[in-house]
Amino acid sequence: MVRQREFDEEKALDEALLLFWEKGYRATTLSDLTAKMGIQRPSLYSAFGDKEELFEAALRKYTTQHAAHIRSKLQNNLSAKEAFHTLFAELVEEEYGDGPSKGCFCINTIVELAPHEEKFEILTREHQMYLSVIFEEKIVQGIRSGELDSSLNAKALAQALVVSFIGLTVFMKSRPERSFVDHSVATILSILN
Amino acid sequence: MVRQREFDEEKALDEALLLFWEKGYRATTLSDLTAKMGIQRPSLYSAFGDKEELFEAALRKYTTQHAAHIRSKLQNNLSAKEAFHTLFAELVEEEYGDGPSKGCFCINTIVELAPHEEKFEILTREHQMYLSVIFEEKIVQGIRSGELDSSLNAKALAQALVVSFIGLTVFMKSRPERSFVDHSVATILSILN
DNA sequence: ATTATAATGTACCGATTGGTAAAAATATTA
DNA sequence: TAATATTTTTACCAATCGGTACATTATAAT
Repeated sequence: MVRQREFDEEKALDEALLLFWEKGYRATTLSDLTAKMGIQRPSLYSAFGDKEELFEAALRKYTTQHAAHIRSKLQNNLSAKEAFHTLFAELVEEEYGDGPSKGCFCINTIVELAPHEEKFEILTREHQMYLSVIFEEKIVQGIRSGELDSSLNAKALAQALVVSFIGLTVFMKSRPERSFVDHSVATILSILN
Repeated sequence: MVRQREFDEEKALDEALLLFWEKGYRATTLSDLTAKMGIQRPSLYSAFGDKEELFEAALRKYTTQHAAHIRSKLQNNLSAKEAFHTLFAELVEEEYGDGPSKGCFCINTIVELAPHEEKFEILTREHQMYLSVIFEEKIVQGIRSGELDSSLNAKALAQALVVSFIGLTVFMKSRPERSFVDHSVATILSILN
């Protein structure tokens, strides 16, 4: 019955996601949001709740998409080593390529909000844990296929790679020379040997 | 000549440093600062300039002290492996011990400000570069003493360790199970073998 | 003691913050 | 077409933001 919503909620949420991703929670104002989402303030509140609920919805959408993205990058017919080399190389390429480099929304949230709001501590931790499971599966596959040494500890390796992935993502925000990053990646991935 | 300052500038700066470290730049208000520093607003402005200048002074003090701290941890008579194991173990212990865990002020700033303000991009990058030099010196020492294999690339190793150090610091903010972190550390440090 | 200079405390500024009340507009149902 | 339900628009709110003008207080040199 009655009047229907004029804007596309998913598109509006995507715009909010991009803003929060780029600027963080506190630096993004309601005026920024309504301008970018193309809606008025009361529409935002009726559709998404307050600023924090909108942020949470955006972060959940991001982590879901990000996990799917990483999963699809690893679930191909490449070997484990090739797959991780490609994954890390693309992470670096995203940062040093032409386009804008935004890093990872979830990692930004770990730093900005996780220490002060338990809700985001849990949400971000679970995302990283999920990534480590995806990593581990690929390593197990490599061990089973005989590509990787069977004496390797798949879980510990996956966890180390997740930690390094986070470190790379954060460190690249300070825009170090690319050779620094490339050397780091090569050394980190040598743990697969 | 004339009236002298009633408060201790260094102590006041230390209080500001602790606040910015804990809450970040944007989340720390002038009222927070003056309350914690025990001074009035005009005193803050005349002694430190505006909020951003105060933040920069606090960050510079932090990076100087932090670099000295890491340097002293590595410049002892431990072997390179022992030294890095101790360094990483203490990083973990700080986070999971009893006291409050605040992570690294410089890393927080990489995430919050480096992508939006070149001044902080440079300042934070140079700190990480300096840490990598300190790391490299210890690795070179290990190679020279015969402890580490002479085929190792000291610079690349140091850079990988810095990246992993950052990753650990950030990841622990989401408070994962300690076993996850311990496994990661063990695996990361295996690159020294 | 007087004067010059700087630090302090109070009180305030305009701008912006997140959030909302109320009216106008629109579409569905009866 | 009329009644109803919901969204949108406009306008606004109190609170807080970073920053400052000004009067007061304290100190050092004359």
